[in-house]
Amino acid sequence: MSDNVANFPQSDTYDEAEGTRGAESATPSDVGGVAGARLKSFIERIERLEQEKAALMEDIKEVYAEAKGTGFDTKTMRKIISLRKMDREKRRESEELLELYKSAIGMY
Amino acid sequence: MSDNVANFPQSDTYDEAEGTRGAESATPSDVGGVAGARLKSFIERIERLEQEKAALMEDIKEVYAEAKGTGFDTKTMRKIISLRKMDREKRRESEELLELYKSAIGMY
Amino acid sequence: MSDNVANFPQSDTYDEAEGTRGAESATPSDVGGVAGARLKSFIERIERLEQEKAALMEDIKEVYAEAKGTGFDTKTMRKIISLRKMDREKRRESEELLELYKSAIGMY
Amino acid sequence: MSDNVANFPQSDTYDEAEGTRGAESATPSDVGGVAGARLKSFIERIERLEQEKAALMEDIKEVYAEAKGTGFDTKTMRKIISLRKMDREKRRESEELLELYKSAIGMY
DNA sequence: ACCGTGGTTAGCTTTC
DNA sequence: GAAAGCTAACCACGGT
Repeated sequence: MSDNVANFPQSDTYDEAEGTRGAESATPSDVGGVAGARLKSFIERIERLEQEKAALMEDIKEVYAEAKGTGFDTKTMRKIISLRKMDREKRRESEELLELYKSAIGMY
Repeated sequence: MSDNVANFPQSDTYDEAEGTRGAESATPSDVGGVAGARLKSFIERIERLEQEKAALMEDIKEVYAEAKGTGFDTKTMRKIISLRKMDREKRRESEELLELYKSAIGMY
Repeated sequence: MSDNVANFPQSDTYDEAEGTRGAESATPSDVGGVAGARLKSFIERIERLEQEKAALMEDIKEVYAEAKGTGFDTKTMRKIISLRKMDREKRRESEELLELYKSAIGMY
Repeated sequence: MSDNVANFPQSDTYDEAEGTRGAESATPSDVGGVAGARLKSFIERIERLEQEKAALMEDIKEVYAEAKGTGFDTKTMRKIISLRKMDREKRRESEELLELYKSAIGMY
């Protein structure tokens, strides 16, 4: 952050009492007042999503394991998946290029 | 596998003809007979999961963006999240170490 | 570089003879003229450093082996070392976070 | 470790009293008596070596940076280095194979 | 002797 | 354009 003074924003509508906050053990939700609450909320949302992501990665590992148990070589599989992904991306990029061309010649 | 024999397991009951392969567009579902079908299935499961993962990553980015729009500094947020994660990991690892010690001294 | 033009820079002052190059077995040091020589030099520096790194890794392995020979459990050792490293990192990150906070509230 | 009771070895010459254990601040150098001291020593040796390794990695990064500053594309460089490494390994493996052949036919 | 696991590293993406 | 965080491939070790 070069000069950003705003990484802990003052709530603009900061006129409410912050009284009724309960225990909340270890999260400093009032150091910044309502902003602290918002921050906490954002962080928890992210952590929740990252948990889900981790679970998904776990699932993927399990599929690989199962495939391996069936006799497939995971390294080969990874290579295939990677290649397919490249195909898709390449196709996508080609399509974007096509769109560009079309718009360039007025074909909307 | 010494040198990648069997990374494409032959179905043991491999007596069908694979003759009718025509277009072969992108999914070689019969080159290896039934094994090919299984492989395809595995790969599609993985690709599906990776799609979900990508969506989740997108969501995370959006939350960061929203937070940023609210005035928070994402760098700070990331650092906080990273620290919280480290806390969790450290706790977990410490427990594992303790287990290790216990087993080492015969405390089952 | 948008699409890798110039990943093999022409020396701008390209007027010297490249004559006196000796044997140099397999490194094409004149395909790009003097640039080739520079590239070769960079690459060899890196390879040298990587050699040293590999040697160090070897040393580490040996220490583990010696410790194991003395009766210590390497898994435990690794965990301890990992925890200590986490400690250091956490401390460092906490300090960075503090800095971030300070700059946020204008405490230069 | 299944049944390894020896991950914290008793020093063979374990006849000293460990009585004076006092502070034990952060380095438990006497919880296991002399073994603790040995363990600490091993760990510090490893940490030292890892420090050196990290420094070396830093150096490598710097060389890449310098090369980049000179106009080279680091991605290309990495590829070259990787290829050269593969060459070396391949050659080494070929030589091992040759050794094998030689020993097989009694050419010691 | 092999497999599985965890750690490591390099490359990519995104940020500033 | 540089720096950092993230991700995914790689490798080596320990366990079975």
